[in-house]
Amino acid sequence: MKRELNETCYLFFSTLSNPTRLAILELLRKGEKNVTEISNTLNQEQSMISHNLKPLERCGFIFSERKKRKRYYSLNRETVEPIFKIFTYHSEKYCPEKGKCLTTEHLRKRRYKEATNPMYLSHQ
Amino acid sequence: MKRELNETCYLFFSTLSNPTRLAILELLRKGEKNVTEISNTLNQEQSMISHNLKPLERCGFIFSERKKRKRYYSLNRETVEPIFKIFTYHSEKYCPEKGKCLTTEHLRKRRYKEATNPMYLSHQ
DNA sequence: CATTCATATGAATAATTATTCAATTAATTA
DNA sequence: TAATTAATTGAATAATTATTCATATGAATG
Repeated sequence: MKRELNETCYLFFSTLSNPTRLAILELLRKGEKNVTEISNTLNQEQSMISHNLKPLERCGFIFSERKKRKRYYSLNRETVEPIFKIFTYHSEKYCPEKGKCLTTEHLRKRRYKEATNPMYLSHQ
Repeated sequence: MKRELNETCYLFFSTLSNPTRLAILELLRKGEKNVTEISNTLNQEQSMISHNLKPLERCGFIFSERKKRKRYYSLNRETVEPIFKIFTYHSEKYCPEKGKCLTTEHLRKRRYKEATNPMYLSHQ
């Protein structure tokens, strides 16, 4: 019946649970960027960036606007900033050892390490 | 170098991006529960509940305390409530059609529909 | 209107994550 | 301390999600 609310919630968090998409959000904090710029900055294939921009926009975390040939994406600061603010608060208080809560092996084999950039905690 | 921060962020959101875990958090808003109670209420195998409680606790979203034979889990309200508050605000403003932002087919084939309970938006 | 630049799409494959089932551990109590 | 209850663990399998590559679309310009 009200099942959609569930799905919205799941969609919200699953959209954020991807290192490429997190890196995109982080990058867009600096200002709007087009797909090629994002692709170059994050050193990821353009099609992969496009694939990841889609769920971010669908969930309202980013907006887009075409300017001539290029499409510029910008951050929905109103909600994205508070989300990361809470994350920062939570992780500082409850994950004092940061990444240490995962086993080292687990981390080592994950490829997202290369895909992302290390500045989420600068959110404020 | 500061890579752990990334991983903490990814871990934070990926832990929340699971319908069973979201249902557990929702349930624990009503008060602490042991594993069997959670398992019975959500109608999921006990071992599956255990598997899902682990990442929630590791991330500091829930706490646990053993009482005789049973282990009781409780919500970290301090951070979980604000997280859902922002989600609620965001989804009401930016996802006005709720689940509609996913294609119907996409939703239909997902099994998490059955696994969850539909009350996330009652968070306040 | 053909070409170029910019982005998006689709489908196959790769990678990750979830679920299940069997077995184990842990704590109590008879 | 054997039996019972409660929860966890591990490993196999199932399901989901990400990535890649090839191709298509769309907008601008020569």
